[in-house]
Amino acid sequence: MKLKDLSELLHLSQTTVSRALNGYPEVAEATRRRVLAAAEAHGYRPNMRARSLATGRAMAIGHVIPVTARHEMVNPIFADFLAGAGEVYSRRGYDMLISIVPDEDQEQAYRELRTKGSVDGLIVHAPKLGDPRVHLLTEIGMPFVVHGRASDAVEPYSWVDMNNTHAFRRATDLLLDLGHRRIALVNGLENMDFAIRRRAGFEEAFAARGLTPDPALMTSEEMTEVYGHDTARTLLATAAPPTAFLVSSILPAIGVRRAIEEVGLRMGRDVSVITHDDDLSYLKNRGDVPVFTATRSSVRAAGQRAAEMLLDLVESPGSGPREQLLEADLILGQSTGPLLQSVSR
Amino acid sequence: MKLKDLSELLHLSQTTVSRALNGYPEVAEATRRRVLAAAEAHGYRPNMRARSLATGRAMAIGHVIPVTARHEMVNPIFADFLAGAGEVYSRRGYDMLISIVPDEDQEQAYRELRTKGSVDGLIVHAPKLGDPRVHLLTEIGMPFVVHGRASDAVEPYSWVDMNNTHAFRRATDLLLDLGHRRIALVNGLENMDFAIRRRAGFEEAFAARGLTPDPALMTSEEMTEVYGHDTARTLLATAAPPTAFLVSSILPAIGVRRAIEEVGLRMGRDVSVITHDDDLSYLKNRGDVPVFTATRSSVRAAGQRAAEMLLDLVESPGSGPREQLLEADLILGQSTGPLLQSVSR
DNA sequence: ATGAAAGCGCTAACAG
DNA sequence: CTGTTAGCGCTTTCAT
Repeated sequence: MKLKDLSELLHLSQTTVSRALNGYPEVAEATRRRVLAAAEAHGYRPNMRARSLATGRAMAIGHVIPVTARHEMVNPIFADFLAGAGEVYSRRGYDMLISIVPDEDQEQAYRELRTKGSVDGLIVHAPKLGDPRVHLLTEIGMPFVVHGRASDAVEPYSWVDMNNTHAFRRATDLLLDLGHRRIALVNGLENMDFAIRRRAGFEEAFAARGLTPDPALMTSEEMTEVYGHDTARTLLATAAPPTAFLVSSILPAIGVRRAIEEVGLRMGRDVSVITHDDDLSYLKNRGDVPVFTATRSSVRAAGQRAAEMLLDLVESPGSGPREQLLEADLILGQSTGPLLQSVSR
Repeated sequence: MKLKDLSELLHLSQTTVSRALNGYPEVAEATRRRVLAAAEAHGYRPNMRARSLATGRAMAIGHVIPVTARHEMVNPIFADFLAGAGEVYSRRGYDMLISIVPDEDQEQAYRELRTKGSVDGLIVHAPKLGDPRVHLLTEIGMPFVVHGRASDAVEPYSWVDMNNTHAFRRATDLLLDLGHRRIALVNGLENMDFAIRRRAGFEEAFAARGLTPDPALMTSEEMTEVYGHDTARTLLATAAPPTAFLVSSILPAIGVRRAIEEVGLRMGRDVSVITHDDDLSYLKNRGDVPVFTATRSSVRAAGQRAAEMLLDLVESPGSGPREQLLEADLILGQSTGPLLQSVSR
């Protein structure tokens, strides 16, 4: 069922039917009702690529997900962000296009999306120090919103970010309050913007008490399970092992916990682990086990906000860049169980 | 830079330029070289929407990801599958379209994708018992490959699946070999095809030794962290708690481990946990810690295979349905550390 | 308030 | 081998 069929059926021109369907004001109400009814009855759906060709708008937003050559893995956090964004897109009639691209082919991928006309805008994931993408996209005039911040970009740009510094400041404060001093920071790669901010929060908490974290306990790698595992094994085998781990994401946290189990330490009693990007919201109203987390649902909310911001940008190209800093949904507290043990030194 | 510009520049017709670019044989080699050079020089990219409209092919594959209304969460395993599939798509020039859809709106979503002409084919995720999608898609003539199996479908269809029964048979055997008898199965919802097969493998292992698993220890829910946590808390508080947990996926496994920590049991010594859909491949060549896992990279491979199968289907519509059963990359064995403890009863 | 006609950028018969 | 001519299904001037 295409427009032509529908118009012939109704003894109207394609023009009128199109106008009726798209809510143009110059159509008689009676006509509109007839058209809408017929469209509904025959299950008419406009062909998106024809419409796109005619209007010049793709009605699609692109997400370029970098996958690192070394690990061929995707951070599961992306899934939450995409879920949030996807919800907004479908509500507003947009499609979501995902390109899984090897890290080194990124620039190429962006240029292609532009000229192929497949998308109206882009979400930029995982900004790095010296990231060329903000400049590139500004140059080719593609609307975009950065998930995170590209701190050293020269031109203004739109972004949505979690307050990573604050979250890690608070998490570290929690551990320091419990008496921990040898705290391991298992962080992401420090050419990534978020990792730099997380470390800043960590150091800030120490500095506020006139302390300095041991550099040997601050590690930085791609956030895989193996990284968490090997880091924890190594650190726990040293003469002065950490009494607590602050882990940047859920995958390395699994590895850290596994390592602790392997060496026979008791979780919580001998060593404590708290994790960002986990989701413990279910523990919130239990009373017995308040712990630390920045929930994965926060990431979902960020996806929603970023998508809304981008669609606004796409639909009203005049507006300047916008920024939004979101506080993670943190749950902080002392466990009555052995999950977070205080330490006396 | 569009085709017309390019053709005028070269004093050729659009047709010839188009043919040269698309590798049609009837173009003179010299002409082709000229065209290719000019296209390269001016950074010409065909507009995909125009091409699609002309050819009737979208050059895009759709993935409909169900998100359950109750938990608003996306199984992180999807990320791995999508990464595998996405790699194949980009290699073969296809885009990947993701629709995040509330469970109940699925049928609608599929019909829309069809009539909107946004995709050439679909991957069907998370098939259930009595799943209407196989029938629906067959009826509307949309090529598709099921990730998993829709066991009770009447018409033939293409699928790629992991051998879930076998994986769980082997995992259960491992635990039974270690002397465990009270093994908790923390499984997915049993209206999901994969969960049914996993349970079958579990029961098969018991049956092969003339044993019967305790029904009270077999649980079935949506695979969230909270589910794993609460289930483990409940089971561990009973008069006859399990000595081991066999967990269907990584999220509930985190919850199970957390619960074990909370009640003060020692992981591996008091109770053992093994997890499907985790990725311990990094432990494979360590010698010291052979354990159990079905790696997440297996899921990635499944994504690749499904994508390849679907593209073949799309590009040669004649061929009948194909099927592929993949063995998970299992790592099984007794830990020398306390990860998997044997039990004497 | 409605319609005719001209594209959007590309591919695909059909000629030559 | 190359060019001419129609479309693909929809939107959008411009008339009426």
